[in-house]
Amino acid sequence: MQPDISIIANLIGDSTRASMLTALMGGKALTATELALEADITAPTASSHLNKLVAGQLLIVRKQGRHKYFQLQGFEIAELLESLLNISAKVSQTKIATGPSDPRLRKSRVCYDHLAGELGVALYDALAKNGYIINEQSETIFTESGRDFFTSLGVDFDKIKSKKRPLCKSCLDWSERKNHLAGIIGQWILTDIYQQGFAKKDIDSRAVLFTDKGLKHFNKKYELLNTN
Amino acid sequence: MQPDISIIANLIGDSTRASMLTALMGGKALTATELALEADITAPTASSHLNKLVAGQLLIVRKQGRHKYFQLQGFEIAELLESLLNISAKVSQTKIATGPSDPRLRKSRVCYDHLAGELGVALYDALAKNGYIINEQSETIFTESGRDFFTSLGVDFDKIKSKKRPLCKSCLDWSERKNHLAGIIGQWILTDIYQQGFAKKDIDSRAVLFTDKGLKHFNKKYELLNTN
DNA sequence: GTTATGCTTCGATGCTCATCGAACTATGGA
DNA sequence: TCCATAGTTCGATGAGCATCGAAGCATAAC
Repeated sequence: MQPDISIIANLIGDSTRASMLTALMGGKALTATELALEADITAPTASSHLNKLVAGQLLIVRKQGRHKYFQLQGFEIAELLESLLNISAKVSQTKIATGPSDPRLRKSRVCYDHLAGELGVALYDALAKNGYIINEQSETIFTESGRDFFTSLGVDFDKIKSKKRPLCKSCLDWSERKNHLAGIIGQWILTDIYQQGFAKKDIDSRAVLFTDKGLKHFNKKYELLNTN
Repeated sequence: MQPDISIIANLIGDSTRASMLTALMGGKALTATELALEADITAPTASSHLNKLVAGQLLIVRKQGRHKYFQLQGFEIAELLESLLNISAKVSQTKIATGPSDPRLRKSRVCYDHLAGELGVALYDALAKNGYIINEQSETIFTESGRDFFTSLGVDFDKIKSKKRPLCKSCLDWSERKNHLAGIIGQWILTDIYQQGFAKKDIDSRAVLFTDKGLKHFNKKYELLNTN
């Protein structure tokens, strides 16, 4: 027998649960009440939904004191949601103008565990321009010089090698309709951005708030040409 | 605003519609009655579901005489369904033994527009062994010698180049849990298999029925080593 | 201890939607 | 022309499920 895709699709197919999942695309673990607020429902309803999502292995949960932190089960789920976001954006594109209304979201936001938005696209283009990655028809390839470049930044490729996740993956951006960088390297860059203090996480949105100074450093580090 | 993923997910989330969509993963266009039989429902119910799927842009429809032929809207939808199949297989894997019960499906079947199953996996491995493709952590890269090889088989890369779809893409197989080859080249190979008469489409399943002679030719053409 | 907060369980309510039978339209063949 | 087949429309039925209030449990703060 074929696997039954309707079970998982049905879990995502409820608008309340969908908004919870989309909120968790920010990559941060959120508590039950936060998710209830996000989805605009009461606590009992949220509890019921979250139970189903955990049972369906879309979320994992971590108990901490009297709080329960929920997050996406892994990058496969995040990728699934991403492709759903893209297809949904394409479908509804006839009606609504493209992109998020919040200008901060448009500029730079988190896409599960990597950088998206205008800045994410600019980063991707810069890496491609410098020959670190090659964009082969929506497939993204990592070059030797890219390997050298990221090694010089401190990436340990031997450590990474064992993981199942792709090193480097293009991820189509539903606001920009251009590629940005996902995969392990994409994740590494975002982590680095926070560690270096280039930007801070916004408390209740997916926005990535760069400081002026941090943005300059970021542009220099990844050799972005047109600074803005 | 974010795109609402619940609409599309909800369309897939009904078990009846899901079985229709999975049936259409065979790549063939099917009529309304065929799909009704597949999903084990009456004609009116099928009509209602198919309308919704077309309205949601998951399917496209072509009218031919008194028949209506339905097929998946495009490869993006097929890829979405594929990742749903894989995640679903992983989730239910704890309970059920892996893979399809029909041994013919297990051997070689269609996955939208390319070859899957044991033979699909063997093909992928052979191409990798001969250096035509490189499997870089679940990312698949096309090499120069692979380009030469497929050019010698008659693939016109200049023609292909314009298309948005990736040339070459690994697609995780829910029955084998190994990679097989998707993308434009994957599609080309399957088309070639039929055109050369190596195999025939099964009427009412996703099985690809190789003739003995066709299988030998296939093995030789793509340099599969262990013939079986 | 007492009070506040986070989350869950239970039961009741109400809405959405899949389903089918019956009647209808459209196309093709005899 | 008449019949068979493919698909649709309509209305009725019924089941599943999201939702919430109220009450209950668990943890933390005081």
